[in-house]
Formats: sequence, C-alpha cells, structure tokens
Amino acid sequence: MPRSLKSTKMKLPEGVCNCLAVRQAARNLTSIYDQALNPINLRVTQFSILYKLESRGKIRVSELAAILVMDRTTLTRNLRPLERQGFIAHLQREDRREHWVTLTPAGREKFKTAQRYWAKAQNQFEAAFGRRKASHLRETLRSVAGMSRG
Amino acid sequence: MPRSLKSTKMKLPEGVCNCLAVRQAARNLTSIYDQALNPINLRVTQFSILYKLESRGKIRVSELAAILVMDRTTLTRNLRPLERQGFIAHLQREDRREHWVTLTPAGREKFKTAQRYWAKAQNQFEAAFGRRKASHLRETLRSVAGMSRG
DNA sequence: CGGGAACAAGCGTATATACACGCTTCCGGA
DNA sequence: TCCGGAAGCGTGTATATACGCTTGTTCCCG
Repeated sequence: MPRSLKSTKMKLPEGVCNCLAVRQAARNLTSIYDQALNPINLRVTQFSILYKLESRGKIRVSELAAILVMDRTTLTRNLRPLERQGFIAHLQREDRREHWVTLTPAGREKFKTAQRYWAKAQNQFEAAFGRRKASHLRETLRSVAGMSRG
Repeated sequence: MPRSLKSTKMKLPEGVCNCLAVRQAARNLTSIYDQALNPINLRVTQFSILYKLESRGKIRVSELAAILVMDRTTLTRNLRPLERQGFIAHLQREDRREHWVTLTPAGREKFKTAQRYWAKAQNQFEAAFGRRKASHLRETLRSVAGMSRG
C-alpha cells in the first residue's frame, strides 16, 4: 500500500485498481469475440469450453473447471446450453461420483466451424494491438490466472 | 492469422486466445478482490461503481457506463443492489430523459470503509506480482479497454 | 406547430459467475 | 461389517453481463 494512503486522507487515485483494469479489458475483448462468433450463435465462453474439450478428449467437470480457471459450479451451468444443443455429452464412469464430459460429433463440427469466426476476432484485435504485444500480454495474464487464490 | 492455420489442418494451439487469457485473469483477480470485500458484503464491481461515483459526484447512467467500460443496461442492473441498500440515489434533471446518479452519505461512508478492504486485496496481489509489473499491466490493459469495438 | 428523427434509459431474455449448502458415493479403520 | 469422513457434483440464490426491443422525451425542420 502506498504510504500516501496509509497516513493521509488523500483520495484513492484513478486507475490503480488491478481488478477493475482487467475486468474492463475482459469486457471489451469479450465484446469483440462474441460479436465475431454471433453469426454461428456461439459465445466466447462456450468456444473456450469446446476448445479445451477438443484437445483433452474426455475429462471430469472439476478438472475442466480448473483448466479454464473457472468455478466448478459455473462450469456446470455453462455446460447446459452446449449439452442442450447437442455439442457435448455426459459419460458415467466406474466411480459414480464422477461426471465426465466429451464433445459429440456435432460438437467437433461446431468447433471446427467456430475456429474461423474466432480467428476473425483474434486477427481484428491483434492487427490493432500488435501480435508481439498480444503474445506478451497473454503470457503476463497467464501468470495472473495461475496465481494462488489462498 | 498464422499461415499455419490458413493452409493446413493443424490444430489450434493452446493458449493463443487473448480473450480467454484476459477472462481467466479477470476471474482470478475478481475472486481475490471479492473475498477481501466479503466481510462488508460488497463486490468489486460494486466497489468500482462507488469508486467512480465518489470522484465524479453526480453523473448520467450512460456516461458512467462508458467510463466503466460497461454496457449501459448492465450498469442499470448493477445499480439496483446499491440503490436498494441506500448507497446511491437517482436524481431527476431538467431533461427528463436523463437519469443522474450520485452517492448518498451512506454510500460515501461505505466507500470510505471499503477502501481499506480493497487495499488488502490490492496489496495481496501486488506483493505477489510486483508493483512495477502491476502498474505496467494496468497500463496495457487500459489500452485494451480503450480500443474501439467497431 | 406538427411530426418524425434523435436521444436517454429501462425491460425481456439468455448466459456467466460463484458462494453456501446438500446429496450421493467411496473408502478406510474400528 | 459398519460408519464417519472425504471426494465429487448439483442446486438455491444473488449478482454480472449484454443484445434486441420498447418507452418516454426532446429537438429540429418544414
């Protein structure tokens, strides 16, 4: 904490909140990607789920949530629209506590199509922001996402 | 778009989506700040609204939404819990299309208290991440948040 | 001065987020 | 065997997010 805030009645300066900064950036980027994915009725959150499922095959809900840096119960609800549309399926395993999810053939096809629309947003952003800068930013954000939430 | 994705059937590599990266970081940081603000029953989104209102005095809903890089209708709904708890008030102006919002005395008091809890999260993050790195990250994120969404 | 354009804001709907809690299942020790 | 704790998930509730549409108001021009 800056000394100025510890011992004075100085107002909190503008633009110092890390959380607000990253949330604003997230809202703006989400808007760009969601608009690009809108023609195929998909959101970037859903795209990211298909994305991870495509590379992981089948996976437990909790494990997928950890990979996505998402609360488990949030993922549970985010899976619903995808399941309703037939893009993912649940699998029962030996341990009946565990629920495994996987892409359906329709889900794989959807993801294949979605990649092209995702790429438009990715390009639109990186063309304006710079590819090297974007790559560096992602690296920084990964370290933020990976920090412990003790 | 990388040439490799244009002309081959190469799979989309992991960790290249800027939107996913920033959303994961946002979820993680939000968790840290929300936990710090939890003892006083406030969320970081609400804190950011009080924060901007405190420095701006009274302001139109649309203008506040623009400052927060938030959809206008989102802000409308986010104002509800704060209004219900008596932290903000609506003001009718000459132009009856416009709705102005401002902090109530209770709201100013709440923000004053909240700053201390916010500071714990801010410190916790910056102690682990580095103050200089955090400052640089915020600057980068501001440019992302400020990009046009055309 | 009348009426349409432009402006400001809320509502309907759907998804996104996560804490607190409860349920089912599994496992290991008494 | 049995039972209590732990593991894995879903649900209830509340807030967060934003697109499309509607409503109410003002402005401006013919």
